[in-house]
Amino acid sequence: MNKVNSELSPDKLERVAKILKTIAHPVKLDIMRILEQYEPLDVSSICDYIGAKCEISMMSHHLSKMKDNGILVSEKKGKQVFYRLADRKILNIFKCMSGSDLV
Amino acid sequence: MNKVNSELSPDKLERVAKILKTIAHPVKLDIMRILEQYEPLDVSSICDYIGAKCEISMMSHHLSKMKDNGILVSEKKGKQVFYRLADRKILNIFKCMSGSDLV
DNA sequence: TTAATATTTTAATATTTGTTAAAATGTTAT
DNA sequence: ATAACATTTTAACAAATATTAAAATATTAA
Repeated sequence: MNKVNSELSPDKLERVAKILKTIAHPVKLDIMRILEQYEPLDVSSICDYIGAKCEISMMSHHLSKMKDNGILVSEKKGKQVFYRLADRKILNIFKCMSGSDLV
Repeated sequence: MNKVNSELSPDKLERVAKILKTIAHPVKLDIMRILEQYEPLDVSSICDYIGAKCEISMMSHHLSKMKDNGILVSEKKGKQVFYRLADRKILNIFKCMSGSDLV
């Protein structure tokens, strides 16, 4: 009587919550939409796209958190590290959110 | 050259981030899936559905945060307060997340 | 090998969020 | 008016996250 939907077991809820928590930040969302268009990109380029309010160290923090939580993957090439989306299906969240009246 | 997608202006990103931040919590996601099925529900009933780990005061905190951020609306009837989803389209987020390989 | 570049790591601090318990408010019934 | 019930508010604290700056690492070039 409590099992409403098999897609939503307690640990699936935990995982969804963790992913949402990871991306629920304007800069992190912006990183995603930039990678959507231009991936793969190195850290400095992402910073350039983000513009003004970007410190490279802060960007590195954002990227590594997103990587740790499986949103991004990275590959080192020479002295640069290129990031891309681990699974572009996550981008559906933008259409999903824009579709709701709340945004 | 920075305007990638008109759906994603800086303040839209802010709003999306705020909504995601509001629901990025396992209990809050659970509240949503319970309301999806049984709305409108009063606070105690939501607590009952959530089960074990539910303090009514904690639940009230969750609900009022979700209400403040536009996810829920409420209506008082007698001594109870009934909550429901402000916009059921937000529920798409579950399909959206289940669809990604990350969950 | 030294310098320059790109990125990460660490550490310190500020801010936000989550949680708990107790007190307060508002409503209905006696 | 008092008691019982449902919910909210407040306050206090713990835990998590965000931000900044400086130091450390790794790679390439001179």
